[in-house]
Amino acid sequence: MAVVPKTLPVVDLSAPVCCAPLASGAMDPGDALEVALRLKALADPVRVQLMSLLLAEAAAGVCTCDLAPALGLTEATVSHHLRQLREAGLVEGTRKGTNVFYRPRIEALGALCRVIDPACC
Amino acid sequence: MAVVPKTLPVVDLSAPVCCAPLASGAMDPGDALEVALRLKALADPVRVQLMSLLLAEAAAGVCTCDLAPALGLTEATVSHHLRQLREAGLVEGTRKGTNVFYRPRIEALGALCRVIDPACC
DNA sequence: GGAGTTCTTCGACGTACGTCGAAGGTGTGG
DNA sequence: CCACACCTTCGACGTACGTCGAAGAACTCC
Repeated sequence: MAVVPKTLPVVDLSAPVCCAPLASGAMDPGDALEVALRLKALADPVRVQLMSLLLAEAAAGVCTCDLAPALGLTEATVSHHLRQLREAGLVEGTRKGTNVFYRPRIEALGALCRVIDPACC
Repeated sequence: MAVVPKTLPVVDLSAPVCCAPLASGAMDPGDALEVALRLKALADPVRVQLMSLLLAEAAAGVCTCDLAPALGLTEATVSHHLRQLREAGLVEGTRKGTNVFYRPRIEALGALCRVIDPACC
């Protein structure tokens, strides 16, 4: 029997998370994975700062070249973090000429929050 | 010049997180670290399931030996995850005889949620 | 088309994480 | 004190992650 290396499953996270809140009883493993993957996308100091910067300019959007110096990191690193956030559905980027403007996806962040919140609902 | 290995700073997370919400503008790196560390504690499918199980029995508490079979993991692994949650202040355990009963710290979870929520406040 | 800017991808490096079996507490009851 | 149950710690294993420099893509303007 072939021994497959145990790697993380790939899951589509483009839509806001949608499942019963944590506090409403035992959560099934699939939902737990969905929640955990989105949390993991946010569970990094750089990405938390990124989200706060993007939320502050939610209307205009911010480009990589402005974010990199604000965080003291290379553009390659910032691009990597933005990708994590984008794949988790927490952020979206739109091209305008040579620039890509990133904006937070507020519904997605709100949905994640509602699942976690022990008071909400 | 000595090259110090770059390791993660150790931070006390026993009290519920307390800082301005993400959406209120650029967050400073220290606060971002505090938030990220707490999120990281929750950013694992097993720990999300653990929290949901504990929230379902918040009054009574649940012991490691009941959690391990419910998750299909060894007690060593569950103990490890509970430790992560405890160090993040999201859970607390009290000994009763040979058992340790774990309970969620609802205020801590709520505080984390309020920092993340783009709608809250 | 060519030079220049912005952004992403690739490869490599060190560190951190999840899991287990085995060993080490901690407490209960004969 | 000894046997037993529960829980945690330790050591080891493979995988995942954050960071960078360098190379590649996408686009603009001359």
